Amino acid sequence: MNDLTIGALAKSAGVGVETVRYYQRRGLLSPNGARKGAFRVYDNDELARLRFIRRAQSLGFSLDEVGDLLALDEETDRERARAFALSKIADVESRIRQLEEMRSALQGLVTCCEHTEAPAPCPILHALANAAEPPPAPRGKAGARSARQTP
Amino acid sequence: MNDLTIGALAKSAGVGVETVRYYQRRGLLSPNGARKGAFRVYDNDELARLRFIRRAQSLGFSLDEVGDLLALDEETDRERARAFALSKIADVESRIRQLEEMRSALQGLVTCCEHTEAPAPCPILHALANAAEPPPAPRGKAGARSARQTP
DNA sequence: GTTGACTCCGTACTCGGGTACTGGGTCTAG
DNA sequence: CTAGACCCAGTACCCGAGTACGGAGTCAAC
Repeated sequence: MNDLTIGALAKSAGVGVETVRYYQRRGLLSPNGARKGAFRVYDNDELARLRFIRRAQSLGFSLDEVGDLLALDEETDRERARAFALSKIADVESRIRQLEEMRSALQGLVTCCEHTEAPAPCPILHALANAAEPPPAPRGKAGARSARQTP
Repeated sequence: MNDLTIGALAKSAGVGVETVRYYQRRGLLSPNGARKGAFRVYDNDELARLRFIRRAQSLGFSLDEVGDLLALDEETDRERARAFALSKIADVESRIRQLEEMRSALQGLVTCCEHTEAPAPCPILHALANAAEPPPAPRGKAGARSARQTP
């Protein structure tokens, strides 16, 4: 009855086999379960759990947080789940604010560039080289590598 | 005249000594320069360069990109610098959009939670467990570890 | 009865931006 | 002259979320 091998499970959830194993190592999915012969088989509950993980992740939860989320009880932990979501919203909002600051600083440089006559030295590089303020700590870990598309 | 040891340089720019060395390894700062006895000394130009790096970083450029930026010539590369800034703006904006999507999804869950009567199972966990759509690939690498504050 | 696709398990590597540690050498103030 | 603070060079390690690889076992189809 709807037994999936790890490969079929992974495919149904749109992830790679290695990812499933990785989640098992992280304790998000159980590595021990039903076996058919030598191979582990997975049921629909495990598929649902795997999908849960991916959905929560796409909402900005880290895998550690997903673990906490999975430990909550749908019946008795409403408060906690809501608090969790609210704090994640605050989190996301503060990241948005940081990015907006970056954007407007960059915008300012570009605008300034557009209002300078041709044979002058580049105002952008110039501004970067001699900014007025003491250099702020870097903020937006620029690498936000776009999500994996099950490559 | 105004010779700084690596420690003084680092302090003036608000970074750690190890960070300066790291930038040297990455080729953003030159590891060979004037020496006073056994110790390398740095001048104001190198301090300016180091500050440039941090400023560019705070605008969302990666260290690789900072390297490209440093290779531009203030006199002759205005076009390139502007194009660089514009593409970085596009980049930042797309990250903002992703985060806004996350926020509204989370917002939706919380709102739904507020409109549900007390003894029902948690609608947030429930939604996570049985969402309508196939799970999208994760987007916003949730870890946005808050920027280093020269610890 | 063999081919080819899949699974198991373990370890190691990736990326970006650093931090930490080790075992020296050197410089400077008291 | 010695203590303590600083520097040098190299290597190893951290985080988060996977990806890659290798050798061996297994399963289904032809």
